[in-house]
Amino acid sequence: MEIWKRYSEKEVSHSMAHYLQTVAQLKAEKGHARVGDIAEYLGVSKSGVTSMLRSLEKRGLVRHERYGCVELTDEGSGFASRTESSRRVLSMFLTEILGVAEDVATEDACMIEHLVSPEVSIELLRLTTFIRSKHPAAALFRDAYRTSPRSCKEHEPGACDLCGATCLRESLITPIGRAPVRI
Amino acid sequence: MEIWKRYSEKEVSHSMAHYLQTVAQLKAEKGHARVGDIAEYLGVSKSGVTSMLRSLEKRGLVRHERYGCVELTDEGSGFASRTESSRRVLSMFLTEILGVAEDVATEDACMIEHLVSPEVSIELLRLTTFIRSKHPAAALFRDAYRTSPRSCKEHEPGACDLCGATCLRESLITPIGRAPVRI
DNA sequence: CTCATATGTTAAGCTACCTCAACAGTCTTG
DNA sequence: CAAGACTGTTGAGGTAGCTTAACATATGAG
Repeated sequence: MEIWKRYSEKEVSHSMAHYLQTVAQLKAEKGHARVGDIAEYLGVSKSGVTSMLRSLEKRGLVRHERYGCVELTDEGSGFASRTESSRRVLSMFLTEILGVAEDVATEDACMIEHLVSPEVSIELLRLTTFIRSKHPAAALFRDAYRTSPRSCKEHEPGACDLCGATCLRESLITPIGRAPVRI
Repeated sequence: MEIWKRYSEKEVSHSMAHYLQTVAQLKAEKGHARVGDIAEYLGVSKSGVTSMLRSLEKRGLVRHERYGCVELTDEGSGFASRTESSRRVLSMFLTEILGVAEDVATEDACMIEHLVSPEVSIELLRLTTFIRSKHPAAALFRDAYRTSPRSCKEHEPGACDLCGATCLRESLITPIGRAPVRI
């Protein structure tokens, strides 16, 4: 199977991940999660919630009886907390290490939280923790990195072997539909 | 609008991004992209390609006449190269900095390439380039990082402020549906 | 030039996830 | 304990992306 097709075969979809997180959140906040709460929290219609709950129940991720409260199964709660942790790690990395603006970081983390492998999240946590640590090499690194070059032109010769023929950075900052911006 | 809902409002979907990249790839490889080539490359049916091309044409990303070859518009080609660059940056970061296995890195990069903001890709490129550079602080960092703790238990006290009440790492490695593994 | 083969399109149908409108069950309150 | 107000479900309908099967166009070999 082509890799890109596995997208639709992920254990949980983007929507599902957010439903599960919402149930966990509501449960923690108010002790129970009801259809109306979920609908309001996510900004979808109650009927949308009802039908999503049917899918989640079929997959064994929640329990839900007609007109009753929603409960996460162990598996559902595992997904919820894994995605939640993944989001927190991503957010932290994006804002504190990469220095990306908070709103961008929040949005990106929300988009990809359910797609990154546990291995990647774990290593990202390790990297983030280490860079922020009091280890002398980390402190030195933070100082040096703060002033490291932002454009390819400033790279030391050879550093840009990442880029190959065309500068990656240029193609990344190219506004869609226009010629690459020279920097 | 709730952030999570912007998922379906991304300029290009996962599928679209891959169609655009495929057209660019085929064009570069054999000089032209035809429906059959695209179908074979992506492992989908030709009718699927025809209908996706209709969507892409409606969005102004490709040009396609009945029974003819497919061409990218400037906008389409911008998306193709931006996603491609994003993927390369992600792959590099995941394998060379995080040290994640190649197949995991490839799959993850493929899943999220179209979802990460340009800002994030650019900063990720900068970080990757710097860590790999000959800068003394980078060399020192690489050495120190190689032996940095892999589990929360080994963190220096206070380093785990990332985690809050529960260790993020533990919830990330928890096999779905079971109790957290103690490490 | 014609016909078989290769290539491409159409049509109908499926799943996922959403909407709105109508209906049904539950709860509160007089 | 019944009326009305909430809350939840059903049903029909929409978009995106796929599938298969049937049909249409194009091409090149004799």
